[in-house]
Amino acid sequence: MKQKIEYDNLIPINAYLWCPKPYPQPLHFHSSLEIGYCREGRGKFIFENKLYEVRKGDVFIVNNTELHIAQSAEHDPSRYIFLNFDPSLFLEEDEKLLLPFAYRSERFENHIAAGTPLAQQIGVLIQQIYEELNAKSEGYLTIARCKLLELGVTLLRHYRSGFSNEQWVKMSNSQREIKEMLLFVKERFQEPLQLTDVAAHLDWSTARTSRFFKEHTGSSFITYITQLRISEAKKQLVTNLESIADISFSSGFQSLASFYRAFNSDVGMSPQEYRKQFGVKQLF
DNA sequence: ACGTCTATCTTGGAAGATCC
DNA sequence: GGATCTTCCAAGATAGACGT
Repeated sequence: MKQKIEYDNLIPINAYLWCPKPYPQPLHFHSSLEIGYCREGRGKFIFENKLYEVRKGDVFIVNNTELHIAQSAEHDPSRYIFLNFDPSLFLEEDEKLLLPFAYRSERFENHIAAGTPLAQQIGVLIQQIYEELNAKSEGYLTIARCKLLELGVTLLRHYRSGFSNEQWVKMSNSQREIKEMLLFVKERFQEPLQLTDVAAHLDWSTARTSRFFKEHTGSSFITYITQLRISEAKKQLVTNLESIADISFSSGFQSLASFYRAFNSDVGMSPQEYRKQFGVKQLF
């Protein structure tokens, strides 16, 4: 089951406390990356084909493709701080920060054991990000973003130590291709962009591009670009008074039928209702 | 890891209904 | 009466199975 993540902050990052249920729940995944820090209690962390016993101080890394769920022990419930954030936060800073989350790497690790210096370091950073995002003092988003990047670098340095220079160069190149692909899409989503255009840009076959896209973003090309277009349309609906048809086309949709279909299925209401609820007139 | 093939899914245009 | 929204369907795009 794919879970939809809404971010509570102006940058795409959430930090929240979570106490998993003491009985089995369905596995889920989401397009955000996730890091969970167990502050107390015991339990299990379940992935598709892996199961970890959890104790206080454990850290779990979850990428945007893997099905997972946490479960508490019956008489000693586990309590976590979870961070959810959009991969773009790392991608825009340094694409290599995403490597420790790359599932296809043979060194991908879900679990960082309690008591290790790495788990302790990450635990402190997660706690600080959580406190910043909750206190909302002046400049809290900047601090939260910086601490998240620090967390990313900490993971990256640990991860880097396990590779030869040759392996590392190869992986870094692959990461650069992902960045190039996503930036190409981000710059052109308001045009009638198709998968074949991205493939032509990279000089790849469409099948290869399609696979690569899904593998690295967790979404298909069409889902990814539709999300960008809907976000753009939402932004325009609440900030200007252009007709819905104009907004649809300037967001990158090629027909009104596609726009209404996509908007309704993603947002759960019509564009007009959305504008009524969150639009400019409501703000003044 | 990558290309080819193809079943399935999605889109865009048209027509029409509904809303304001 | 214009703007918004839905439905239908042919055409085109995409994802995944399969082969190398």
